[in-house]
Amino acid sequence: MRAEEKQGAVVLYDVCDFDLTQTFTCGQCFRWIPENEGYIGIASGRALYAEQHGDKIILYDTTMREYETFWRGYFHLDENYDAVKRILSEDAALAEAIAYGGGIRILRQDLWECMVSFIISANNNIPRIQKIIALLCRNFGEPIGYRGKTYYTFPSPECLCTLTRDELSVIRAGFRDRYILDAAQKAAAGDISLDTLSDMDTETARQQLTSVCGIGNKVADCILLFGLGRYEVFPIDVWMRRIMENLYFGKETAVDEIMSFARRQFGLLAGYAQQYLFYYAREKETKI
DNA sequence: CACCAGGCAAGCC
DNA sequence: GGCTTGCATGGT
Repeated sequence: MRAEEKQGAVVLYDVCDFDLTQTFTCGQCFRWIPENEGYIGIASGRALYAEQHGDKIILYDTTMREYETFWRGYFHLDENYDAVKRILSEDAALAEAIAYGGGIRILRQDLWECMVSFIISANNNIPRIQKIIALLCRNFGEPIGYRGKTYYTFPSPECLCTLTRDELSVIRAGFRDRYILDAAQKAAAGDISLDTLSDMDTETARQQLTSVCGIGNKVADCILLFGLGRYEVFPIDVWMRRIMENLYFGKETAVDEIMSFARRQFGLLAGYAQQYLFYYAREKETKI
């Protein structure tokens, strides 16, 4: 793959192992909206319109400099997904999952946005998670004019920590509102340090994360994988439990047992395996 | 009308 | 410690 700046955009040529639709709809992120031929999203306060035409991806309204310093990392383009997929495809079930979603890339998302997003995900469904996050940004984020429309940044801990549950109720998050406030207050006060979490080993970071009300082991795993780049982590939710029971166990199986199996089977690549399987499980469900 | 949704905390024993 | 229950809200 090569990148080239062209007429106010950065164009990626000979793209492989990268499909925009799969990457944006596989459930890891909640804020990329279909627009014309592509998607518009806000990541870390930057707006981007992206289109894919076969093995060419166009990132509009950006520069080579911004690509190198931000979007390249965001889309995890420094990782060799061909190698990841080759190793994981030794597992027959995973090979089939990869045949469905081989264009998924695990986005390196903003840690704070990731924390709040997965707090909201608890006992919830994906369309409503998206709605709640959109309302959160619309009500409390900063507006960004882009391509003739208004978009919103993700509100900071400092902003959210001043809100009351009543004020936050406009986002219709239900019982999760107090969890969001707890996370914002702990982040703003420095009880959890967003800056130093990335320097901690995974278990220490997990311990920090689960000290927030509303972050249990599963939500923490999602934050570790999507917000902190811990690709060995294997989040298990109801979808993952079902697909793992189907593909590997043939019967109801405890989460602990699935977890130790996944660690054994997928090792340091468990996070990638999780995303391929999660997408596969949801694709099969919705297409039958 | 039940039941479910990328779980979790709190309350039991 | 492990196990059970209630939880806001919106969609089938």
